[in-house]
Amino acid sequence: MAMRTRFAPSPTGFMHLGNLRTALYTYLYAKKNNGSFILRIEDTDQNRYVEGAVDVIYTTLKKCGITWDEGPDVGGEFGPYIQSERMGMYMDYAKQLVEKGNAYYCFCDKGRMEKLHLEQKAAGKTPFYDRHCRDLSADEVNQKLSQNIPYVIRQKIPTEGFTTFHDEIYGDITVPNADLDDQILIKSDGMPTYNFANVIDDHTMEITHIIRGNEYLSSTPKYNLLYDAFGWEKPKYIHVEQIMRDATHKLSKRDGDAYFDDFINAGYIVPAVVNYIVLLGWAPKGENEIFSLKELGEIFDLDGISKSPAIFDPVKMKAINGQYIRLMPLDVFMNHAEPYIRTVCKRTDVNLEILCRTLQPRTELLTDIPPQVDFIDILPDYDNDLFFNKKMKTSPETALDALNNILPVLTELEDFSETTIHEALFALIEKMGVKNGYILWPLRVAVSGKAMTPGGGVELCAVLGKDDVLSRIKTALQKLS
RNA sequence: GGCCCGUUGGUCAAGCGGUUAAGACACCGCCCUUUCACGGCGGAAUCAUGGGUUCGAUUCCCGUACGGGUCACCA
Repeated sequence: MAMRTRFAPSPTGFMHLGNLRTALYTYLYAKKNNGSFILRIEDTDQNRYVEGAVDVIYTTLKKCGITWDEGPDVGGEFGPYIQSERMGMYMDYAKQLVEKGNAYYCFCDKGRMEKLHLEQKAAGKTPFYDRHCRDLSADEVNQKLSQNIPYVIRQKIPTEGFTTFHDEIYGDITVPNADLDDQILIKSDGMPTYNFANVIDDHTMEITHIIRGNEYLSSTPKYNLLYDAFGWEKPKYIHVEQIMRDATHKLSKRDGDAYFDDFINAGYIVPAVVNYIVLLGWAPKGENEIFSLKELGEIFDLDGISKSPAIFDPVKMKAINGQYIRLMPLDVFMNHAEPYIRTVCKRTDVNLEILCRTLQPRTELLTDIPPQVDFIDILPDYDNDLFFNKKMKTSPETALDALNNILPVLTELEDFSETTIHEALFALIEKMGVKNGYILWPLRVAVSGKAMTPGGGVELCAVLGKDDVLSRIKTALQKLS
């Protein structure tokens, strides 16, 4: 049977990195095995409805390159793919279970449940349904039903014995049935709980492999009991650990940096985020760790998945982002960089190509760019001490000499290009019999007003253009004399 | 607290009874160099802990500690 995997997010309005990673693994696993990847929206909780939230799911996945074979917008033969549109079916399945004796009507109202839980807590016990309605006779049930008393339908869990399930990462896990609560399947509003809808949907959509967060590990026995009650074939389970902020805290929205969009806004580029996220909790076979989504779809495997939580490391993600940026062809980088350059540099007469070439190896995040180009429009007000450089053996005095020699050379340059500037300056260096830095260091300072710049004096001149360079040199000369 | 799961350098991690215990990021040093980067080379740094099993345990078993998950008419 062909593999079918699914990503089933609930529309909250944001894409948490942990969810995105689950989506990635689910997608990649399907790709690796020539299976189908299905997108299903889990919106059974009407109270949580968020406008536009489904679009966030679509656009985020698409940006990342994750495409689905079946889903709400593309259809498929197992639709609908939005849970709220499948409402009719769940009640029928629940009633089937009641008839089989694997579920029962419960008429306990919320007041009684609250009281019960309070008592249990006071007694130091875990809240647990006391199965008050479990053994109601058929007559009693029918009577209450005819009186229109609100009810829920609960799963009838065996009181004894053990349930074992198999997880592809963790192996066999066994739990005592006595620890399993008679969970609610159908809420009093007639809606299924997530736990129930999930099983019904996965089965009716013929999902073969369920990849999901570790938080579902402890409810999996109940799911399997459900599959068994229906006599359905159980899917394979692949549970993946959480992404942590540090050793003891999950990466959460409260940190303000747990959502995909936060990172894009912070200057990360999409494939780098994808690449890093995949690596967080999964390890490839070889030593390379830079992979395109397509490559990942060819090499992704289950035994690279880690059993323990991974701490999210922004420093490493930044480094990977930097690698992606350096790997870009120059024109691609220019497209990414220009909007960031333009936030502080409005001049249109600068040589963007040379600027970007010097910027590219110095950019880890796109947001690194603006502070590096802030000297272009306006020469910063710098101190003459900047002309001191121990290694270059320069000082304001040597700078005065150097710049006095540079000015006529550059003034005479008709073709003011990177190569001609380079040739002219190095000819001067040779003629004067000085070290490169004697000329180049003061030039950098004079044209940029900074000690650290993208590129050196030559590139800077080529970026700024002749007029601006000459005037900046003159400004420096004035400051120095 | 009950139940379940986990624990290799600072972080991500490879390892699956015998290894000099990979690699990446970060860190330190050197080289390259007109700054800062990039790039190159080198370095420091890890098997939570106590018992077993075994000729031999990072690897298998049990306990302990620590951490996580879960115990809703949320998903």
